[in-house]
Amino acid sequence: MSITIHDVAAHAGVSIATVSRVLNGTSPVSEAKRRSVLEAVDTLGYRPNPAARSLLKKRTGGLGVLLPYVSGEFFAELLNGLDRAAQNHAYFLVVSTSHRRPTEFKAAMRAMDRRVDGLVIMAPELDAHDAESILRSETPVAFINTYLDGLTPNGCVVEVLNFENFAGSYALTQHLLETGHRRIALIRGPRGAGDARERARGYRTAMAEAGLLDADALEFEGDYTQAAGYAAASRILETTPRPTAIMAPNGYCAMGVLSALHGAGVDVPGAMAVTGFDGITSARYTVPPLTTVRAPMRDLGLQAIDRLVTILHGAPRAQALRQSELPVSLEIRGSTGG
Amino acid sequence: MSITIHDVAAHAGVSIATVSRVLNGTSPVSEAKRRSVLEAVDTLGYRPNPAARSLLKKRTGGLGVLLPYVSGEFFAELLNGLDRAAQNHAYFLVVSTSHRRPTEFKAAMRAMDRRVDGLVIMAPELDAHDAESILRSETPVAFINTYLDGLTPNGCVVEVLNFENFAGSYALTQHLLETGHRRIALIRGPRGAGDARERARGYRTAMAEAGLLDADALEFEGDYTQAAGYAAASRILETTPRPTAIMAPNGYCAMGVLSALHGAGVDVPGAMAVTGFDGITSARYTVPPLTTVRAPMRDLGLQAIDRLVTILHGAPRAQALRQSELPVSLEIRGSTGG
DNA sequence: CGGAGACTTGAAAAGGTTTTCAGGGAGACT
DNA sequence: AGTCTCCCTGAAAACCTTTTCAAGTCTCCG
Repeated sequence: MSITIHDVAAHAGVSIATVSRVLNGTSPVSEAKRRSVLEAVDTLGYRPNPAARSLLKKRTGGLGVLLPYVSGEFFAELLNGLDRAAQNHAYFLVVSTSHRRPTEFKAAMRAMDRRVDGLVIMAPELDAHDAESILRSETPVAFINTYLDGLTPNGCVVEVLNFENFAGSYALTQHLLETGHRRIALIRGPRGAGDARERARGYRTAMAEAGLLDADALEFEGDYTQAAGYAAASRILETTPRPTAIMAPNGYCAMGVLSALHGAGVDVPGAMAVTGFDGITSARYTVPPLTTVRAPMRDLGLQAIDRLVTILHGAPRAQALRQSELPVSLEIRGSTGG
Repeated sequence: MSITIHDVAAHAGVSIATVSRVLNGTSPVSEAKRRSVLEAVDTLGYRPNPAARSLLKKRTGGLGVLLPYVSGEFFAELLNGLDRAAQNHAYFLVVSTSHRRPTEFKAAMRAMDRRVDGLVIMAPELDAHDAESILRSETPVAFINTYLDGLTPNGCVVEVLNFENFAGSYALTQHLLETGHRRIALIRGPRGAGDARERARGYRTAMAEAGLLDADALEFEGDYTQAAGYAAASRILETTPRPTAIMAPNGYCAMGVLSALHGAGVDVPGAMAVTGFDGITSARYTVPPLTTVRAPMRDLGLQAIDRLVTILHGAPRAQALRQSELPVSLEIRGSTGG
């Protein structure tokens, strides 16, 4: 049985209303009572019961995070940003992963219902239609790394935040073209993932503009894992004429590529250039160091939370849907001859 | 204003008590009422209010996770295990990071107080004394990756779970000795971290047993980052006589070492063998692939949650403190000539 | 046919807080 | 001195559920 507000009130010789007022600063209290309440709180070690509080105020002080999965540095860095921002605003974070399909999302959102005041959702494989079928509650939601083209603003989704995936990939392809490459292979990200689709589009656009129309033949299946990079690189090496550059959809995949090339005795960047996308720390330490687009994963988390908190603190919400793209930058290193 | 149990009761023509009984299966209800309650719940889309529920039952359905920081694959994999186990048992996860010092832990625990039913804490830099000063509540706590020698069982700490850090490091050193190395350099982990201390101890013990007593001179400062590995490797290369092997305290640090050696044109494993510790996936894809101790990070999370849930489901708790070490295994790859 | 038990059911209390409402006291102004 | 305000304070309601307690119905047995 823990200390309640009644114990504090009794100890301080005041009513529970006064204790509440002192603790929340919600209306003025005489200095004398104020002091004796604070003293009682201190002596007794009183802590308000969060359940009782949120039952009444209909706010929990928590923010939910829904992720498709968690792996590697990308997510670690993202969580870093999320956690930092949440702590700054005195919110706690409820994290749930392993959600890729709409039904799984629905279940997770039911579980979070009224346990959190807002939601950050990363769902690269979700589209606008799925999203609308899921979003029924009035909890504000910030989507990150999710493409929801054609979403009808419904006052619930308050932010859709992505990296400049198209622009980054376009710039990366340009870089390879400028260094003289013509046969540039692309390893695609997971099917259905919007970010991967945008990255592929950047590649295709740059290739087309350079008059290299056989791009299709140079695209290979893959995903965001090292194993996929390894496998794709092995297939690419068997292609004739052999490409002179490989663009991986992210950093981990690029590591798999580098590993396969090393195993096959192919010199990087001499015989094959390699690029990544995301800018995980490890990219600086591969052999050779990886040319990559750097995407600010931490900022992604920070901004999503900040936006959510702004809304929760009462910012107008009706026409509040905002779509933004976080700027990325090119980091040229040894894997493309830098 | 959302749907309450009263709305359901009214719609179904029963009392709220009956609704509660149907939903919780807590006592028998006639089939007719049962059906009409379920139908009402369905039509109205009723969801019990978690705050009201936990106010009464004094259980929240949540588990807290306190981490010193989040970075890289180690933590991603750990979170994977934690989340998976939590979902299995229908608990949600409240995650908080950036806690290294006792005061920060105390603050985080206050924030979690009565918001979760149990706590998983990873605090490699905490000792038994700190821990005892922090643990005041009756919430059960499972420590992972934390060394609390001499902790007096207080019914609150129910598990202390570590890897076989000593044994793993000992085996790794043995492996290098057996491959003919004599001048083996160790990069130490962060000062004050228990796991790093154990790994260093494993190294020293193996070296001493091999009659190589000048070990001290071959230990170098470091931590768990790639940058530290890079820096330490650079210093090691200037040592005369130059060591022929470098043991890094974990995988990321080893990546930094490999990168530095590559930059300096030192052949691995020809001129220098390199080892890691933890078995992140990336270790398979470094150039060359890394010999390492594989530690089951995912299992660490799984077991901590499982244990907590067992206690919460009513397992006896008084003398429940359990100290365990998760077995590790040696994975020999190219970086030591495998 | 009467009574005892077994089942079902509803009313009401409890859980810990915030907030409204009304009352009481003190100070200020006429 | 009387009255009007304003400030401070406490009682009580409200938030939404679970659970206890007691009562009611029904069945079955003697």
